[in-house]
Order: sequence, then C-alpha cells, then structure tokens
Amino acid sequence: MLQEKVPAVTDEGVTELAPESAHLSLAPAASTPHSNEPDQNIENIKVFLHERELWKKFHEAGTEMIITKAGRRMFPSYKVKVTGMNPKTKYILLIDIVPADDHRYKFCDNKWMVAGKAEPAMPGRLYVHPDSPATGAHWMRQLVSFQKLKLTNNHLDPFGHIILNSMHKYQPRLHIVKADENNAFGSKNTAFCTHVFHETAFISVTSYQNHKITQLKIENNPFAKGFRGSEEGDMRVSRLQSKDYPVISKSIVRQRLVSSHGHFAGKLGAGVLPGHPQAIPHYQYESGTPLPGSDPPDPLVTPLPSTREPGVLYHCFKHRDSARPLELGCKRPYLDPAPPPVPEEHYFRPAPSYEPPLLSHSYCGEALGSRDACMYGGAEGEAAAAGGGGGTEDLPPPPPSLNCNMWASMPPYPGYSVQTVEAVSYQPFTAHFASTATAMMPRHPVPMATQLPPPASPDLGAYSSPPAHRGPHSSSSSSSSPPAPSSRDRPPASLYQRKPGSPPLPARDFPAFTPPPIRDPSYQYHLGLSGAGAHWTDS
DNA sequence: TCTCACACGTA
DNA sequence: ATACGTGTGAG
Repeated sequence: MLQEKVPAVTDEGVTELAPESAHLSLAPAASTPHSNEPDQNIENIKVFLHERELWKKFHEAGTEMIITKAGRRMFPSYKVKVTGMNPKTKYILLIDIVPADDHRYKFCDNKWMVAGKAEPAMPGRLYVHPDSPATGAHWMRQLVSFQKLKLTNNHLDPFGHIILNSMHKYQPRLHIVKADENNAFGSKNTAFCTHVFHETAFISVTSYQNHKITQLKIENNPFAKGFRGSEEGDMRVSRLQSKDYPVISKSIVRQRLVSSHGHFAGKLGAGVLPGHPQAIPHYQYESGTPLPGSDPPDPLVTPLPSTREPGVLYHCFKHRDSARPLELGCKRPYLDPAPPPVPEEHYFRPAPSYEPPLLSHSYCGEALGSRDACMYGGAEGEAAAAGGGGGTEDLPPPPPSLNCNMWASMPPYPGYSVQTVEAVSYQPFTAHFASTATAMMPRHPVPMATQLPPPASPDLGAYSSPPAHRGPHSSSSSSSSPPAPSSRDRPPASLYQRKPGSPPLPARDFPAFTPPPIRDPSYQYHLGLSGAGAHWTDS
C-alpha cells in the first residue's frame, strides 16, 4: 500500500535530459498555453499531498520524525501532486520547516506534553527541490517528491540538511516560487504560493517515543522492512488498534534470536513473544490513545487548546514591493484578516474515516524581485542538489563551513531569542534566496505582529484574496488529478548556475526568523493576531 | 537524551 | 554488486 510506483519527480538523482522544451510537449492538458495571465496563475496552483491517508495515520498518533547528526529522511516522505501551473513557466519548489509553536515537549504516559519553552529558533534552512527550477509542465507531470530531504539536530550541519531541535513540534511548508520571468530570477514580481498540510506536522525526536509511531514506520517504510513481523500483520494490527499491543517486531525477535539462533529470526515475525520489550506491558494505549477511525485527539496538539486541524490551508496574497528583500521576515501576511479557509471545503468528505476537511492553506504572493538576480546568481549551493544528476547528497561536500554568510538573525517573535550568529548560509545565492524566500514566505503571523519590527515597507499588505478553491482536499494523490506517468526524468539541473563543487546542500539557511506558530492556521485566520497571540503565550 | 555500530532491507 | 535508508539497543 505504501509504496507507490507512481512516477515521480524525484529529488534524487536523476536523469536528465529532457530539456524543458521536451517537457512542454508533455504538458498536461491543464493549461492552455496562453491561458489567462500566466503571471497570476500561481494562485490557481493546487497542491495535493500524496499519501495523505498515511500522513493522517501518523498524525493521529502524533507524528515523530527522527533527527540525527548525519541527517534523517522524513517518513512519510513529503510528496505532492501539483496542478494549475502554467506549463511553460518555471517554478522553484522548496520546503521549509518551521516551528509549530514555541514549546518543548516530552513524552509521558504515552502522550506528548508540553515540557517547557522551545529552544531558540534555529537558523532556518530551505530545501529546494533539486529539479528547481523547472517548468510547470515538469512539476505537474508527476509527483514531486521531497523524499531526499533530511532532518538533522546538528546545528553545525555541513550538509545543508534542515536543522531542527529535538522534542519540538514543526510544520513543513511547501513554497512554489515562480522563477520564470525573464530570466530565471531576475524577475520583478516573483509570485509564490505557500502550502501547508497540517497532517505533516511532527515532533522531532532522536529516538521514537510513541510506540505506535514506531510501528507505523516499520509497517510502512520499505527501508524498515527488516523490522516487520511476518506478513500477517493482522495480528499486530489488530493488536494495535485494540490497545494492547504486544507487537513483536521481527527486529526484536531477530535480535534476540539471532544471536542465539540466527536462523529463526527470519521466520518469527508473526509470533507474539510475551515479554517482548516492546510489547508495552506497562501501559496500554491508554485511553488517550486514539484509535483509528475514532476520534483521535490530535496528539501533537494535545496539550494545546488547539483546534482540530484541517488538512491544508490555502491562502494567497501578494506583496509587491521591490524593496529590499532583507527586511524579511516580517511581512506578516497574516495580519490581514484573511478569509477563513474556504468554506466549501466542508463539503468535502474525504475519505473513509473521519476527516476534517482539508484546507489547503496557501499563501501566494508576488515578491519582490529586485535582488533576485542575486538569488541564484552564485548559486553554488544548488549544485549538488540539483546538480549533477545524481546524487545530491552523496558526496559529502567539502565542508562548507565556510561559505557561510552570516545572517543577522532576526528576532523571531517574542519568545524566541535571537541567536547570534548562528545562521550560516551557504552561498550568496543561498543567502539571497533565503532571505528572499523568507521575506516572501510568510511565516506565521500571529504573535509576531506585535513584536516584529514593522515591516518597513507597506507593501506587504496587499493581500489578494485567497482563491476560493475547493477541495483540493480530496485525498491527496489518489483521486484527483491524474498524474502523468512518465519516467523520472529531470531537467538538467543546470539552469541556474550551480557551481559544481559547492556543497551539496539542498537546504539553505535563511535568517532565523520568526517561526510562527503554526498551529492551526485556520484558527489563526479567524482570530487574527490577538487571538493567536494570546493563545500562544505560553502558560 | 543522544550516539553509534549493526543487521537487514531497498534501490 | 554498491550505496544507502531503517530501527535497535547498548552505552
């Protein structure tokens, strides 16, 4: 069930070849070439989270993502299906992962609880999809996979992975930036959209806390197959659902047996070993444990009075200002009372189980581009990522350490202290991109409103109304749009200048800025700052 | 809490 | 075959 074989735009190595022109020919019907205003199309872009059902399973249990010094991939991996792009326009797709709140968590009594205040925000990094920039046709052609994105807890990570603090809650966000215009980045009105799928929020950990999550990972991640019990998962599954859970994983068995009876290992899976360490004798999934299908209290949100999360929020706005990108951070798009997430969504009845309507939360806007030129200009950082073809991550890049540009960190929001110099960005490009991106990407609004330095320019304000889109919500991948089948190929990554040699960092630092708590955007929207702020203050 | 070598799996 | 993604459990 999980591994789809759907062709995807992988962020892995790849193939190359077809120049975009080629892709164009493949362009899905979706767009008419001369569709109206290509420029404005960004607002029409729709993004569907792939394997949303799987994400929801994790979410209901309280998704945890392992972070390691070397970098760990996320699972489920972040894959999306995109529609509505102008096939000829070039876009950059990137992800950033922002703090969902300013708490630190602990896992006690089988549930997540707030354990204090969050660590200061880390330098944020962006993970730019290696195919970027690529045409809309390319992105729409197949699933866009961010599976190579890695998370690390090493603040000095030289690989460009996204740096996170353990035991903190985060929200990944997808940003689609129009790169087209005249020349890749020189454009002046760089339009972009931000999509937030709530079910992708997670708590970072150095080792799994909730057994249920461990099991979900094992059962669904092909790389963890070795830990699965025998196939019949039934037993196990049923067990899981029912609160007792002697789940035996093969691994355990293996470990126990292997040493003594190696040959058995393979076969044991199904059996239940009493006394299995992981069996969780101590506590059963206590009452709090959500059962699938039943109403799952959102584990990640539990302590907080948050509202239930819709799947995705979708909002768009634009700013126009060609002013300095550096002032970033603070454009608080949110300030404007945004229309609540689309009402129509309610119609949507996703799948089988209960599902909150998903809202696609997206922000769209036009950013300034003046310095864009710089953004990619020296893009070395990209090199690897997009680069060559292959392996982005593979090579441990020369310790990048040095190409770091320091960014002045911005004071995030109250509560976050600014770190002095911690942010390290890799290249000019990076830096710029980062800053630009940051500027463009609205971080969350809420609390900041108050404290953030007023956006220097008024520009931010212009806010276009969110597209009333409707249900992107159908479940991610499956239903809606037909993904185009194709082999995985990627455009030459060289569109931008990426210098070979540069660190292969897919992720870029951006000024630490305020991580906006993102809990429930819809909520925020409704409340506006004040509400949210209040809400957030931590107790 | 976190880190590591490990067996075992994917690709 | 190689390279690398998994969770494990000792430390």
